[in-house]
Amino acid sequence: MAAKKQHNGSTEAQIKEAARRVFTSKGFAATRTRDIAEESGVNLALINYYFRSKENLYNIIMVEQVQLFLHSVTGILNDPTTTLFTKLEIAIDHYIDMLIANPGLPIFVMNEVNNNPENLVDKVGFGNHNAGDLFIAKQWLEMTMAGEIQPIHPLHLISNVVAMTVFPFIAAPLLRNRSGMSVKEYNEMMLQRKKLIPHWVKTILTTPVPEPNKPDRS
Amino acid sequence: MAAKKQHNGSTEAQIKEAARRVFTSKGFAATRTRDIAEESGVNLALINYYFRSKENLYNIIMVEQVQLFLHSVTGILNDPTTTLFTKLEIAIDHYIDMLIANPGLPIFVMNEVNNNPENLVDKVGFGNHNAGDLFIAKQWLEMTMAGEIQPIHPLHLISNVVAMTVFPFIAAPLLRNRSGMSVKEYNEMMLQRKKLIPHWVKTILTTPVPEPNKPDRS
DNA sequence: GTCTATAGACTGATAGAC
DNA sequence: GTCTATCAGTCTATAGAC
Repeated sequence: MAAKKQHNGSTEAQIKEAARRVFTSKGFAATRTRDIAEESGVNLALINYYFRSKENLYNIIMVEQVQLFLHSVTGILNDPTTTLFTKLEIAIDHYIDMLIANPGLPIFVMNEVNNNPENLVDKVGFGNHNAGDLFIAKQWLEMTMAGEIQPIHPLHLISNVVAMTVFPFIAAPLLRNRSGMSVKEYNEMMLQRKKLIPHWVKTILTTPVPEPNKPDRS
Repeated sequence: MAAKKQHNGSTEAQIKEAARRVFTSKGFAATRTRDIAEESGVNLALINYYFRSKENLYNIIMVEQVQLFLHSVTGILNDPTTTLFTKLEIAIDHYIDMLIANPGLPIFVMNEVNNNPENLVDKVGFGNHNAGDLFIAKQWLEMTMAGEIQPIHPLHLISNVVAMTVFPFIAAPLLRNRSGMSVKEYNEMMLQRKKLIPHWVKTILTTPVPEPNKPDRS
């Protein structure tokens, strides 16, 4: 209370939290160590004292942020106790809450994924396939065989689900500008999507896909 | 032919094209004027001779790229001679071709939109509304009144269309890694989406939305 | 128009006092 | 652990020769 400046947590934690904010909003190259020093309220030299280098600090932040983003995505697929549609509803519900709390996360992760795709495997440990993938593939196949869902490539579904959930946060400044909404109004629309996206996905999966070169006469 | 180096077009055009490639793949901060000099094969000093400053060159590239991205989006809405569904089909078809030719465009534009949203209005001249918006709003309202489409907020539809079309290009490294596809195979899936996205959108728009707090018994 | 050389400013990192 | 002072390297931009 009587200290020069009031902070939460240790100096190291303050730097890390400030670095997360600055790195995720400006990226590695546009961020100066002086920005992080100012944002955290600590002396410039302490950043190197605690984290050795700007690059090292960035990698720590980056791995944590990418994992936060991806674990929720793979979490969509990993629970073996629920049906495909149920795990979709639960996952999207939690995911939209997480995105409202971290609106800058998707664009940061997408940049990292595009600029340094090798880090996905090397630093984050995000390999080609995992147990969750195999399970969801089995579940998917069974439903397709039973005729409960349309025979489309799972990547199309995954793309659509993640796109409809995540993209409105990436393009928020564009879509909000276009519709003249406030941040609060926009977030309320995102909350509506918790119910709408699972409904749309279910609709897509259960409506017959038109044959190529045939008019759609349903 | 007998010149020291063989180039296409004028020095100025070479610099500009190289700058487009480097800026769109690395962003403003991570790009050095030396990178552009090397990429274009011209002397470092000529960049300032032709474009005065790195920032000025960036702004020229940025405005062109954002317009390339946005004109196709607003072009979805602007043709008064076609139905809603038809203009959707045509626009998505052309847009996916453009994205396959410019896969790095969406992430570049999304970064600009997130980091400098004021440039949308100040430099690109992308205002809140235009004639096309008013027309599509009228068309939308008529179809809703006639019961031809579900009464959902147009922003949900726009978000979904743009998301399903654009997001697979933003998340390409992630989704490709996950599915173990080659670039060629991935692009073929994008071409499939030319037919699939309009079909999905039509399905979404014509399937009744479940009432809140009521179980979906269709 | 094109080149070399360099000015002038900024950045990441550290030495050394406290 | 925290601070000040500063170094060494890099960057954009330009002066001036050709």
